[in-house]
Amino acid sequence: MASKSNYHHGDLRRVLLAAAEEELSEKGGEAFSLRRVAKRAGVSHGAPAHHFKDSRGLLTELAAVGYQRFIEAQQRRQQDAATDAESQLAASGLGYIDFASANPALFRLMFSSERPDKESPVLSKSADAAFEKLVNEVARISKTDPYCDQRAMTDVVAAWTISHGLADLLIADRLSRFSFLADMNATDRDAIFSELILRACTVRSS
Amino acid sequence: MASKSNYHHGDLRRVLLAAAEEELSEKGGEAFSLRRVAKRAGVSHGAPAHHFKDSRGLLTELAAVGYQRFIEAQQRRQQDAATDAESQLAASGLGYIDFASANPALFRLMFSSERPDKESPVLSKSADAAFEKLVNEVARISKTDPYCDQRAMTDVVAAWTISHGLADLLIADRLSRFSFLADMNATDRDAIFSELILRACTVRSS
DNA sequence: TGTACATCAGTGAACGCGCGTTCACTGATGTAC
DNA sequence: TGTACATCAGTGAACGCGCGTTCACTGATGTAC
Repeated sequence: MASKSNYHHGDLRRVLLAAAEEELSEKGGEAFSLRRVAKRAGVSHGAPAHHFKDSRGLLTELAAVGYQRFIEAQQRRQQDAATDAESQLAASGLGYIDFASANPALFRLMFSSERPDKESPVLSKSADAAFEKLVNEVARISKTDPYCDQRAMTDVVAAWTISHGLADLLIADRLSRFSFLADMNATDRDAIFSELILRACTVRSS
Repeated sequence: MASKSNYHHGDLRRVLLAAAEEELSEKGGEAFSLRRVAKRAGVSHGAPAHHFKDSRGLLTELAAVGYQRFIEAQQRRQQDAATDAESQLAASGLGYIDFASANPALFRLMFSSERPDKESPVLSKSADAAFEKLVNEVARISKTDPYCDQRAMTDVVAAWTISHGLADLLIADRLSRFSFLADMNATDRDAIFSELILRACTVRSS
């Protein structure tokens, strides 16, 4: 938007990422084309080459941005939650689910796709940050360093697994089978999901 | 193999499904082409049209076959397990994970892809059978009909979620972060996974 | 402030490729008598 | 058992399409003096 012309509008990199995300949402992750992204961004199909090496490069960057927004979604839930360690962990899980529901195709790109380059430093750093956040939340409950406490680290696996499983089944529309869940209001559903996340966690009672 | 000629070999439908599965395994679910499947099956690219309406039809059928093998993987684990209701549920979860590990691309086709036609009776029946199996296993523990017992049905959600989350994170190579798990032998790892699955289940203590 | 020049970031034509689908065809198989 | 014929299930050429990538180009912007 810096200028009306598409020449040097200064923002194309960001615009392409946004367009790629829209493409992903609309067409699903299985059909994705750089040419359509360029078209959506209002630019010729050769233009992206000036900003990304290839379509894999663009998707890798998009996945990395995704992890940042993923963390933000968790923080948003945590701000609204009680401050005790368990409520915070549960809120983080709800944020995990929020993010997946709101951005299913991006979530799939981040967790189930082989398209992004997982060796890329920018992507692996973003993903690591999300993981470390989870470890810290469990550590607040266990009052140990999970890296030195297998029981706590098992709870990290458990909490991650439950959040991830709920998120993935939800966006695959598998939970709509459960009419008692589907008919619930959001608050009650959140309460059930929080309970499931905390069930998985045993360190609190140690 | 009924005859050396490719004409009327009588088995092409099955051969195409097998070839499609191999393609999926090797190339991943994101790049899939009917022409390559035909080539792999040793047949001209026009031949599949005599057996499947289109590539979506083939993948739908493959997903349906997948659910049958998915159930078999669970039964295999259950045969080796103790016969009490809880051990059987845990074994079923381990079978879920076995299947995903052994057939990651097929698992993704079944649970995370939009390519198969979920309205298809053959697919939805197969998927329903897998679901009913899980409901029955929880019912054996709760000694209630989960369709009339929300607490039991919540445990169905929980057990499914944990099994699915573990399976999906495992094939996304996310669990290799956990060195204590990655360094374990299979038996110990199974014990941890079983514990996680049963943690999710509360009806047994009611 | 004005001018010359370098660099940046677009354009759009061109390339070769693999895709799904269609279709006239034909060889193999099955059936009627 | 033999023959005529129908049907089945392949073949392979042809179609139009969208893809990623390359490249000579050019207009816009930034810099030196």
